[in-house]
Amino acid sequence: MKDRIIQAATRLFADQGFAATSVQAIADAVGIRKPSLLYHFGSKEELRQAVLENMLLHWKEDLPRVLAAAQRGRDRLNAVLTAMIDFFIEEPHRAKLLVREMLDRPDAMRKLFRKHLHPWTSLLTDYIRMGQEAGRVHLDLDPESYVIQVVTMAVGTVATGNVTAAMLGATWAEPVESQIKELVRIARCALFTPRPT
Amino acid sequence: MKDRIIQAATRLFADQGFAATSVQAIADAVGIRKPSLLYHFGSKEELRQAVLENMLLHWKEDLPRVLAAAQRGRDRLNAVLTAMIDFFIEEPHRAKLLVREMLDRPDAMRKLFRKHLHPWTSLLTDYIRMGQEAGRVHLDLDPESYVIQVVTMAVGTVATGNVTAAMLGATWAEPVESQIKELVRIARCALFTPRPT
DNA sequence: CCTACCGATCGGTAGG
DNA sequence: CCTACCGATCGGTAGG
Repeated sequence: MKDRIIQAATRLFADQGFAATSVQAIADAVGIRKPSLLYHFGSKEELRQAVLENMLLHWKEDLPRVLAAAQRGRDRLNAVLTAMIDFFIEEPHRAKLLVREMLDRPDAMRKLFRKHLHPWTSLLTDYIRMGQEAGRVHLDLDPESYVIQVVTMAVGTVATGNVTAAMLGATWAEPVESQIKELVRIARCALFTPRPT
Repeated sequence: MKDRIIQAATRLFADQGFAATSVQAIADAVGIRKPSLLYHFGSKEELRQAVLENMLLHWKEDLPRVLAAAQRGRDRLNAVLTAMIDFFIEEPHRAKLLVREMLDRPDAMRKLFRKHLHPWTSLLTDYIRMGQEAGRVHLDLDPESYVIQVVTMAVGTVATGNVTAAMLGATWAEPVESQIKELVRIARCALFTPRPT
């Protein structure tokens, strides 16, 4: 039951935001009464915390798979990128929720990131630095900032992709694919030095 | 007075979100009573609309300046990019508010983008296509998606930059500058073909 | 997991 | 621009 509540809350928090979602609405979505929900979680804030921890849990489960995606040089980037994007695409609520939480509680999220994500991004930046020494990666690239920018692009594309697409005059909702293809091209192009011919 | 209300509301909507901001809180920030505020705007929703239109107004005023920033080839990108980023940096509320609105009301924002922004982005994509014909810009680049991705990076960096910085283990709040520098490098690197030596 | 109920706050109106 | 006030909904508790 706790799981069903968390899933319903995740969806509603992601779509409408925390403040705009009433405990009543979550209870309705689950099919129980409001006090029953509050028996499981005590307070709305406690539920928010549970939703967030649940997301981070999936994250820590999937991250190793993402980072171990490929083995060699240039292919590894493609694998890591597509795995990361797939992670958000298959459950777009995650990207929306993440962005909302970063806007609503920047301090709390900062601490959370430093604790749970820093170890993993370090792996990436170390790997990029190795590429720089080997001459495969641009020397004027700042590994930390590069990783942040690529993640920002990926999360932003999934969270607000359907909307930004309208800047180009698109009427429908799914030109996100071409955006992702271009995102991968940009990330690759900005990382690797031109291949020697 | 209407202006003061709009400014207070902009700040609060950006920081806390629309649903989490009470009309009372806005009235307090302005220094008037709640019914006085509602005399000027009629409803909270009406105020939201006014805040949004006010932002788009500044946008349309500044966009020409941004796009006319530079004249020649490779320098133009730098000028446009930094102008756009400065536009958000000098008033970070704008970036936050924009992202929040895209999450809260994707359909409304889609229409709004298509109406007000599409003409301007068309200028950029046309210019990029010219660069492709001249051989200065990568041929496998998709102009529309490229522009979206760069804007996504810029807005995302300003709106959530202080938070993402923590992914790298940063403790303080202002390594955003290095992120922007890297963003410009990425955008430039992914756009132009390597210079002939 | 439910029914019944609480004080506080919400957006908004009446009337001047 | 104010005071006074409205019904509805909010998150949460008592008690079983």
